Parts: sequence; structure tokens; C-alpha cells
Amino acid sequence: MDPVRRPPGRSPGRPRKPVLLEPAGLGPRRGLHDRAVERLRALIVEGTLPAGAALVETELSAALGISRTPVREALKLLAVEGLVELRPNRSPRVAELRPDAVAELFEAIAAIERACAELAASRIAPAELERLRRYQSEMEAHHAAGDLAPYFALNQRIHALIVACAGNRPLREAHEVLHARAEIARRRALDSRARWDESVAEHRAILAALEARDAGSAGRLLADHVGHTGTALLAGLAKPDTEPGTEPDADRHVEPDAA
Amino acid sequence: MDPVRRPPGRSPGRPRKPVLLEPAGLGPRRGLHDRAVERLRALIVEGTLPAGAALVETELSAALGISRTPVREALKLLAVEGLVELRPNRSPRVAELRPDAVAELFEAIAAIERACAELAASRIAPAELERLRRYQSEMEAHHAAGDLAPYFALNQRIHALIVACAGNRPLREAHEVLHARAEIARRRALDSRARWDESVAEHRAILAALEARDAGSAGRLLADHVGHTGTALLAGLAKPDTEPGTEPDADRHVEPDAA
DNA sequence: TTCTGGTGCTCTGCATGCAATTGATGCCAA
DNA sequence: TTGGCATCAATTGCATGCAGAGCACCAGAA
Repeated sequence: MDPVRRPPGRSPGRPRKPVLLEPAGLGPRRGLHDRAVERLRALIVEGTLPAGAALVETELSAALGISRTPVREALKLLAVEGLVELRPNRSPRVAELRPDAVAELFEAIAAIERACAELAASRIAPAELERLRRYQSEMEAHHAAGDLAPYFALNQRIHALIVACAGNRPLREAHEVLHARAEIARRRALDSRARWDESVAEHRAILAALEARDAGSAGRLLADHVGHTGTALLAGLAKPDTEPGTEPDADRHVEPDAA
Repeated sequence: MDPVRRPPGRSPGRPRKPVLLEPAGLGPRRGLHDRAVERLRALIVEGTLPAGAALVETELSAALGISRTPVREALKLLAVEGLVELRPNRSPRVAELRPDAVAELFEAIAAIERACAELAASRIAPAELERLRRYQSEMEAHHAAGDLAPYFALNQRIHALIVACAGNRPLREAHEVLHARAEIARRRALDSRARWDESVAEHRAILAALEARDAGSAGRLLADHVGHTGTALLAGLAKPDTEPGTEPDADRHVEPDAA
């Protein structure tokens, strides 16, 4: 019948009974909706909730052991992050990540990180530079040892630290919002080790530019690095479920001229 | 009984009785929470809900004529936009816009618009360029006539159009999120006409760069333009409403957001 | 007077009930 | 068989009830 509308993960992927509880109250006593956001985000990023899966409020609330209200709030917040698509009076779905969306995503991340690197070049403190150096050497160690997971963890840490060192909150928040989707793309890529050597070298160059406080170079190098990562990921993207019949360039919202 | 919980600012600022209804269902039948977001955003931007004002759910729901549930959702969404500060188990407040936050804000907007201009330089369609030209000439006409309001409307339209022409959804959304706060800053500035001539000239140069499809120049010019606007605004910022009773210098909140 | 512990009230956060909308299914007619 | 229509079940969206957290005020002691 209609392959498009069927949630790709219906039978195996939906959280039917497998109780997906959340860790109890740790840290600064946040509300249930906050923890629900975190949990759902993790489930989406790690693929337990596959792209296109229907997110039925009652099912999620049952699975998380909470009521519908915090689930609703969490879904709205995840929609802002672009992880969930809301449709009026219909079950929200886990957002699809089409190749062109991935391209835009990394384009945007590159733009933001470039700006952050430029700002960081003049604002970064010696202690933070030292921390970057430490991360870099640790990362290279993991690279040499072939340990993929810790390598990626440090990679992310480095990028996040550079963004933080820009000292610009709106940019940092924008970056964080895009992060989850980028992580999804990375996990879907076939060969995560692709471009590994190159990437480490680029990181070294970026660090050097920051040490030299060369804003232009730091920004350019970081933007190129992110861009390369994006295209590499794009090339290695495992097709989740190619859905025909969707227009590829629908997100150029140029408003219909009212003047 | 209100004196205690009153917003740090004013007595007459709170939406007590003045019925703040929303226009009925027009267009694509959106939910109440969605309309509540719009209405509250407008109220905050226009200053009816002043910075620091307590946003009590029951009061807002009564004023808007809806129940607490959609109001709660709306407040969470506005918190994402940075217009509202949420505090656990306490009334949310309209976020303050401190000078350093305004500086960061325009820094971020400049970064995003620069990237968008660079992308737009190669992607903008002739029809869109034509539309930009028309906006520019209309804007100049309003400038010549001294009509401030339509001038600003067209100004925003131009910026939005350039961002749209970049064809990058994440960047466009990030830009939209920052827009409301920038608008608040603009409204609080003392002399909105400051830098008027200069601004128009800069717009002309940006348009020329886009017509020449010169990405570097377009990006640089637009970023500088936004930066100049930011510093001009910053210089002309009216102090929100410093009242004698509250701490006048307690805003040294340089948050330690090192990761 | 000033500090400390108690007390009450308000407001948030979560749960749940109810109506409206939507997509689907089955029946009837052409 | 196929197209159209009415009915039905599922699910969202909104309203409301209820318990707990937090703050102010107040009383009492040092």
C-alpha cells in the first residue's frame, strides 16, 4: 500500500514494552520534562527511535513512566532542535535526515564554528589553550591506538571548547542545537574512520592557528575542517529509507513578497 | 498582596485585567499554544511585558483567555528563544537584556548573516536580486521621506531575504530565533535614526556585492553593517528602568561556561 | 534589636479527564 | 470493480485537579 506513511520502525523500533526509564534525580533536581528531553534525544540520536517513527504520547509516557504532560513539552522542545516533526493533530514523528539536510547542517555548523574560532583566536585564555593542547595530544593517542569512541568524544570536546572560548552565548546555543543532528548523521555514516588521519592533521593546524591568535586562519581552517567532515559523512551515509516523492529543495522559504 | 511578587521593575507593568486576547483562528488553524507564543513574544518585544516582569501562569492564562497548559508550553518555547528565563518552581520572568548580551547578540547575528551573504552570493536567483533592488529603492524612498517605520520594516525584510536566499534552513532558523531579541534592543535604543544615512549606504554596497556575486565582499560588508548597527544601538541604549531600590551594579554575570 | 524557626499562602509541576479532529474502514451505489 | 460517503476508533489538544516546593511574614528567643 503506502510505503511512505508507514513508520519505518514500527514493529521493531517502537518503544512498546521495553521500559525506557530515566535515571533518577541526579544533580540539580530538574523536572521530568527536562529529563524526558534528554532521554528522548538520546533515544533518537542512538537510533532506538528510528527516523520516521511515530511518537505517540501515551506510548512514550508509559515507556518513560511519566504522564503525557511532560512528554508533550519534551516533544515540543525536541521539535525546536529539529529532531522531531510536529504535525497538527497527528502523532509527531522522528525527523528524517535527508542528504541535502545533512549538507545544510554541516554548512551551518561550519559557519558558526568559523565565527567562533575567529572570536576565540583573540579571546581564548592561556589555560584554555593548554587544555586544547592536552585534548589534542590525547586525541592523537587514541587515534594512534585506533580507539574510535574516545577519539570521537575528544573530537567533540575540542569543538565544543573552541565554541565556548568564543564567549558568545547565542552562537554557543545555536551550535548546541545543531549538535544532536550532526551526531545522528555521524552515526549513520558507513565508515566512521574515513578521513581519520586527515582530520587529526586539520585539528593540529587549527590549534596552531589559535595559538598564533590568527583569527582568519583559525576560522578558515575550522570551517574547512567541518566542511570536509560533512562531505565525507555525506558520502558515507547509509540510506535509511529513501522515500521517493519528496521535493529535495523545499526549504527555501522565501516569503511571498508582500510589499 | 501583589507588592511582594511584583516584577523588579514596575507596578503598572503586569497584565492584570487588560484583556490580552489573541486574534481568532486565521490561516492554517494553529493551536492555542502557538498563538500564545506569538502573542507573548509580541508583548515582550513591544515592552508591554517589561524586562524582569514575572510571568505567572494563571495570570497569563486568564489574560489570554486560555488555560495554563498552552501557556506553559508557550513559555518553554519562548525560553528557548531567550526571551524568558525559567527558574525551577518559580515564576518565569521576562529576560533582561544587558549591554554585554546585546553585544553578543549582534556579534552572533553578524556571523550568521555573513555566512548567509556568502552563500547567497552564489545561490541567489535573478528574481530575488530584483526583489532586493526593489526593496532597496523603496527603502531609500522612505529614508528620503523620513518615514522611520516603513524604513525599518523594509530593512528587516532585506536582511530576512538575504538570509532566505542562502538556502540554508538551520542558519535561517538560528537567525529567526535571534531576531526578536534584536528587535527589543532596537526599540530600547534612544535614537533610532542614528546612523541612518550610513546604514542606507551600506545596504547599497551589500546589494552591489551580491549583484557582482562577490561572496567575500558581501559577507564582509553585511557583517560589518550588522556590527555597526549593534554598536550604534549599544551606544544609544536606554537603561531599562534602573530603579533606586534594586542593585544597580549587580549585573556582573559573566557566567563561567567553560566546558 | 536581630536572628531563627514556624506557618501560611501562592505558584509551579505533574496527572488525568474530556471534547474535537483525523485517518481508516466498511457499506452502498454506479 | 470502483468511487463516494458515513461511521468509527485512535490520538491530540486543552482544561482542570492535586500535591509539593518556595517565599514572605511572624513569633519567639538571644
